[in-house]
Amino acid sequence: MIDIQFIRDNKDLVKEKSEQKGYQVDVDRIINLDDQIRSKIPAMEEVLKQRNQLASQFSNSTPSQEQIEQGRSLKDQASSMETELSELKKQLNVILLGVPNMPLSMVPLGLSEDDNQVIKKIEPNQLNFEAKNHWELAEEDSLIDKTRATKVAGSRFVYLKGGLVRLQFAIINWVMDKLTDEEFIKQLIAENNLSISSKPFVPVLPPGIVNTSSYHATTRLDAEEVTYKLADDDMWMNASAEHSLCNMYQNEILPEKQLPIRYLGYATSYRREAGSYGKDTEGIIRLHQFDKLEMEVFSSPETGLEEHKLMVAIEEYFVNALNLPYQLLEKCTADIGKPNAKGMDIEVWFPGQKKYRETHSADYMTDYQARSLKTRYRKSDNTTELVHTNDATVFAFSRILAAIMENYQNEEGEILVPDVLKNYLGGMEKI
RNA sequence: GGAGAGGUGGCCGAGUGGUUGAAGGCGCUGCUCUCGAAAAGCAGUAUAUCGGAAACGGUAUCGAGGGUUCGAAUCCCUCCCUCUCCGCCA
Repeated sequence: MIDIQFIRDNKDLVKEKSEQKGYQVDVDRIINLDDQIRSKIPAMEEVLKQRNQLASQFSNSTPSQEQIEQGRSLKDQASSMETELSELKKQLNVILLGVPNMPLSMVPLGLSEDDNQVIKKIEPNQLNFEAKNHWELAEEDSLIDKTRATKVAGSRFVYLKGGLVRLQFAIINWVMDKLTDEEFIKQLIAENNLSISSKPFVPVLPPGIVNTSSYHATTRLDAEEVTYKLADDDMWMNASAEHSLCNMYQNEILPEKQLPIRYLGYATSYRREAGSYGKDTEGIIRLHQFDKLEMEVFSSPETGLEEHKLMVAIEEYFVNALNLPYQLLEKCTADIGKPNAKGMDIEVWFPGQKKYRETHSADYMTDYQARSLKTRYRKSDNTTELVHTNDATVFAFSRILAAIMENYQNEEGEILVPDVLKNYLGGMEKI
């Protein structure tokens, strides 16, 4: 959620920046409602004060009939004022939740994802044979069995098998090794001229199902078209580890020295993919279920942007280490998503499909999520401030497995093991 | 799923209708004492919001929401959560 005070102070800016993201915001309505609320509060508090004063007289005596009547009427006044107020607050809240986070000034303007800016592009090597799609490479049912998964669960589910599964676990272990190594983090920070803590990431296996309020707290992926809701319980299945990581510290005030908090979450994500009928029906690019290694960071406002840059650097490190051709995109205002102030995507080259496809995304939410979650930290001067949150993919599984399959295929249709992973696969050469 | 107990400040814990925003202890901060430390003593130590330059003051908050009452941490209702026993289970 955005700061109401910020809206009051920057009416035109809020309107303009929201429009840049494709949101129409009725700023005047917001200010009007807020004015009404502000003007009604002192009057109500005055009535409450009188009520408290009256009541406190009778610690050792009994009130007269007249005083009882007076107290009763004060109570009625207060409660009708309160009803009115809470109605206004409810209205304001609904509108306020619709206001997106403000994009940082460095975010390029745009109307759709087509306006995302390519920051860096690594061209793929020319192959001297016709590259296959990953589902063609999966030959028969040895690596991917979709037919039987469809029989058992439905479309967009798969049985992943054999070498692909070993590959996934190898990657998990490799990532765990790197991101929990302080020296590695320190080195990346130095290479990217950042000046933030070298604290390593803490691996987390978060809950896979969250309650409704936590589910809405991400303000991303919190729509019924995206997420599965359990029929008999007030619970939602994670569409991303973010659903259960970003809200860990809701209603908490963290000691400053605890920041930054860096988590490496591993979770299975479930998505309904309603509205994407017919898209990517082949292969394992778009499934209802996939595993994901994800970073979630809570930091001070001062370091939030550098944390974002670190996470992008981490993403690039891993993609580079796998030798995957990719392009790095600065997402434009229309594509960064409601809670984001800035966002970057990585698209990896899929030679079988002859295009770059989104595999990673890094999102910087500033204090937008923290405000509704009331996640704060206590500063050295004893005041509290909202934390900044960052969220980024390390690897989204089925998709990165598909990318490796297509990029590591040879003319014989075999899939070779990337060098960095050989140690994690007991020297295995082919998948 | 069945039966029972309980949710109070950073932590422990008192408090069953009236100066209780909350005793007491621990922790933490400052001061005194000390060469220094410990111990001891003294003082301070929740959050949000409004007013105020500040001092300070108002309001709200004792799991959440609603109700009873002149007055609620204390009584009633609903929900959430935790714990114990039984059942089930990796």
